Amino acid sequence: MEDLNVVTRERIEKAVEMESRNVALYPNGYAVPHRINDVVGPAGNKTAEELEAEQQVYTIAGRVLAIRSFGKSTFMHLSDSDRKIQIYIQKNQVGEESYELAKKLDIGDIIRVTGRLFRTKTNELTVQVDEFVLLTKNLRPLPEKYHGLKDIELRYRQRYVDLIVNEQVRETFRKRAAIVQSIRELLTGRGFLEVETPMMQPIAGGATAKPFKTHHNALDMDLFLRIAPELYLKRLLVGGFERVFELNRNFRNEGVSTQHNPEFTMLEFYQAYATYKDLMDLTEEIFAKIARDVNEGQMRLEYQGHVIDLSPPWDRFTLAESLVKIGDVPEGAIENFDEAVAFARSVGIGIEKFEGHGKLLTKIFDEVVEPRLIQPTFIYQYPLEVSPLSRKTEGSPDFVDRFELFMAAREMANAFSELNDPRDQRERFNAQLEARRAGDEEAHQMDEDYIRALEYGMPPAAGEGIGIDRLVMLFTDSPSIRDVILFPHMRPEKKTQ
RNA sequence: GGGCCGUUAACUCAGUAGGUAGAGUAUCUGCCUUUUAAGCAGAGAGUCGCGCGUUCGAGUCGCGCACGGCCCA
Repeated sequence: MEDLNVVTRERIEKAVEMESRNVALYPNGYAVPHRINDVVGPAGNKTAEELEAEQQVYTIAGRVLAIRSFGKSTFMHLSDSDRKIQIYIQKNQVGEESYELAKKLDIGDIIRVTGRLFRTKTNELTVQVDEFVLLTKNLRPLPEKYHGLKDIELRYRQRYVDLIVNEQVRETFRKRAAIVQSIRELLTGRGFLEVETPMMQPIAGGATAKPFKTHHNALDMDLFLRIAPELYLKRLLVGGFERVFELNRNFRNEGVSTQHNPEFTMLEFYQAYATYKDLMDLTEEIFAKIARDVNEGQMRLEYQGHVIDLSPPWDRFTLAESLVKIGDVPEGAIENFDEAVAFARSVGIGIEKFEGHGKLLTKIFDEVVEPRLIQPTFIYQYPLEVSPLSRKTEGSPDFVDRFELFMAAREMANAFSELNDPRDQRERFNAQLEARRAGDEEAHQMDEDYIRALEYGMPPAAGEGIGIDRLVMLFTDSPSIRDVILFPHMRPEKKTQ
């Protein structure tokens, strides 16, 4: 109504006129027995003569993406979710009345056609249409056929249009689905049980992040959208499920960037009687399986100009080793807080009052090591201070049995041997409360029920989280997380369309 | 939150020292029965993101705002 676009107005007028001639614009119930794949697959290599001899009749449906019209015949390209095919409508084949309707078809209409296959002069496989029916009338013009839809804002806001015209985008999201399926296959094949735990939680725990807050009216209570499922999954270990995983959304109330969306998809899995070292091996296997399933079996992939080789085994460094060897941090800074502060200042890192030596080391790592980790690399033995849920490293009371996986200069996974001593866990929570009082808004909160669960006994276990969006970015060579999220978060348009 | 950049027809983009807006695609009309960025001839289509200011005059200059992108925190 408010749309002044001439083309849209003309299409609406045309649609009304078609209706007045008893052409249904949005009919229902027309069966479509064949996919375009069913047509192209078997006919792939057949010659014009063989097709002529067969006279096989197909009925397919799809969206009209291109029209090349002559006086008494018309070529179109028809596209369904898999692929496209050329169709050819001739006046003396479909009849005069039908051909008049064919001339009124627009790019963007969805039609069903029935016909036989032939090859054109240029040998293109084409459906010779015997009859066709309009299934859905298009009222808004599609973007230009040559340049497509480029405007990033429009592509995200109107992803449906992006998907219609940009084949590459469809491919990205097919790959995303294949990656998720690949992970499910591997984990369920190894006895992991897929579970669903609360997305709305009274205490947002299991990670270091600011949560979204919401309110339940009937119960009159505030709730938080989860920042991680971790503490619930570990309650399930207590309950006796020894291998569990969850593949679902987390929500973090932080800035958006090419690597952060307020809601994002996380895989978390927990395995009883395993350690974080076991999970390093499992992580390599997960990536290898994904590569087999979605990367044509290749262990090498190209991401934003870098060739990344996923072939195991991957490099493994302790955090301290990586700081010294890769980040050129003086060894003294590892042992001595003051030297660490001095080094941090020299590279422009600020430090908050509530941050200790361990936290500072991870900030230095983020600054000087992470950008250099292009090839898959495990960094392990993290400071206790930044790991309130991890088991302490035996013999090193300030460190924990935890690793993060990096590649393409970003964090891809985070895993640790789980802290299952309820007494230690309570102390860790108390230390976090201390940090919170000192001003750390992201410090973990006390979760009494979680400690109670640990008191019933959680088997020794290891758990890991893998960010699915970043994983998909890697395998689809996408520069922005919004390229792998169908409907990324946007501010509202000022005028509603 | 800060810095830089962008916003012109439905789409992709031009716009020259500030002088009343253009192309291609798409659309409409005519011709055309093997085209494929079909072709030929003609036509219509724009609050130049929004507002205020400078100016005789603003798509163009200044300020503010909105939305988006990239970088930084």
